[in-house]
Amino acid sequence: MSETATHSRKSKITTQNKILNAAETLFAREGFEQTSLRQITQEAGVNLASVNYHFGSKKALIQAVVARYMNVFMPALEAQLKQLDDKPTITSLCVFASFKAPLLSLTQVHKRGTEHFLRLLGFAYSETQGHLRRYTQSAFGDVLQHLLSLLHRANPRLTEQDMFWRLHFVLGATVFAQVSGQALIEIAQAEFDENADIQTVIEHLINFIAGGLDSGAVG
Amino acid sequence: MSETATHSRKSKITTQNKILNAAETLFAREGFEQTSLRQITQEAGVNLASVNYHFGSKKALIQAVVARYMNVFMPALEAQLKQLDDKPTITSLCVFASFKAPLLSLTQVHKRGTEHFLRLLGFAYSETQGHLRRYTQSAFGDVLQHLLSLLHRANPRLTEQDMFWRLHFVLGATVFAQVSGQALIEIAQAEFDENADIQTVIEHLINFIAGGLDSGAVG
DNA sequence: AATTAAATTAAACGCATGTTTTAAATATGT
DNA sequence: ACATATTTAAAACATGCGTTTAATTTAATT
Repeated sequence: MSETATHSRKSKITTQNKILNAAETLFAREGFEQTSLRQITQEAGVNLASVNYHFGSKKALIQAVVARYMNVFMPALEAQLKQLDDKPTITSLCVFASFKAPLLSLTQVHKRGTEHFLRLLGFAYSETQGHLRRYTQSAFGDVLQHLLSLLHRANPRLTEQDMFWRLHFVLGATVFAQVSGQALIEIAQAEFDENADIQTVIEHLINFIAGGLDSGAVG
Repeated sequence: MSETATHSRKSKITTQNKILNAAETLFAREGFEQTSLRQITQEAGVNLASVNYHFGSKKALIQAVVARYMNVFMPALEAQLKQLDDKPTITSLCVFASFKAPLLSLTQVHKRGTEHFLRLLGFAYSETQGHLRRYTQSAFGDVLQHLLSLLHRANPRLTEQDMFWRLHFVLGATVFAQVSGQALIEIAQAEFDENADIQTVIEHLINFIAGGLDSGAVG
């Protein structure tokens, strides 16, 4: 009988993983600062002190939770972006569309991985988790640079200034959509679209940001 | 000699106003939850207990700070929107452009009123200050309804669903732009635009969100 | 001027947080 | 099997928070 009979091959149910899983769920639901170590350890069924024993600090735990997703998402995104390099012409829409597959692949980390990752990202920006920004930049800066250059190829008429501002607006809309996303999905379900889910949000968001990015320059 | 010789007519330097001013500056810089009453009272040069004495609670203080701006901004916006009612055709861009004057008029509240107001708004949404959302909806819901109907006039081809999602993305981009705004302005100044300021952000933002709102519908 | 009300002050309260400590239990390696 | 790390456990620690209390000072009223 293989070892996978009782539990999946990777991610044994060690104390560390119990903490990571509980922390991820709570962080994604409530945010980093709003979630206490006591909530996490209670949810995980482990002792309070074990967080500091295994991870050193709450900040390091946050980083470990985010890293688990980044390590899956970023290589997947890079693979998608590479396919665009050879295309003769590209649009903003198809650049952003290359986020879809990597985002949906995150279900391999967690059943609700896509939603969790985006919300974690949202909280990382809306709360001031500067250490996360630094970590992402240093670990995956090359992928982000690749993304930037593709967007510039897609919109060569935009000035450097326009591109700078719009990229950050894109980030803002994305982040906000996810932090407020669940609430919006529930409203949408009740009001006009009972099938609304996280993918619905992604579809609408990609159209919105592509349109915003391609909008006329500031006159 | 008039009473305005030594100090302006309204807003005498009472303890309450000292608290309001200090709180506004700190809230706008750090956010609501990140700012403690001890910081505020120290900055204002008043006793810690005077916040609870004059305002009742921190939550009530937050509301008072935001209300001081809402009471200026919302009527100014309503006046702008009214002018669009008679126009035969309107665009998303001109709807959003009607935010400019009301936003810039906020300098009458504080020298950096525009920036403060937008950042306060940003924190109100990115932190979970539900009571602020409720207050705004109940006090100025009619203005927001007016805005919504104008946007629908500008984009009748958009479905109710498209409009729902995009309006929230607009809000997200706006909020984020302001919360991260000062950092972005400083980067822009150093990198490529030494004259970048809050108005630069607003100009770019309005173009972006108008473009995003007018983008092709989800197919 | 005396009395009453309002405002300010300093101190403490109750609570929740992240972290550290000390000791017991468990697993590991020889 | 024993000795040695490694891991868990309960409790306390230090800090910061919003709020409250009780006493004092200032202002207003009669």
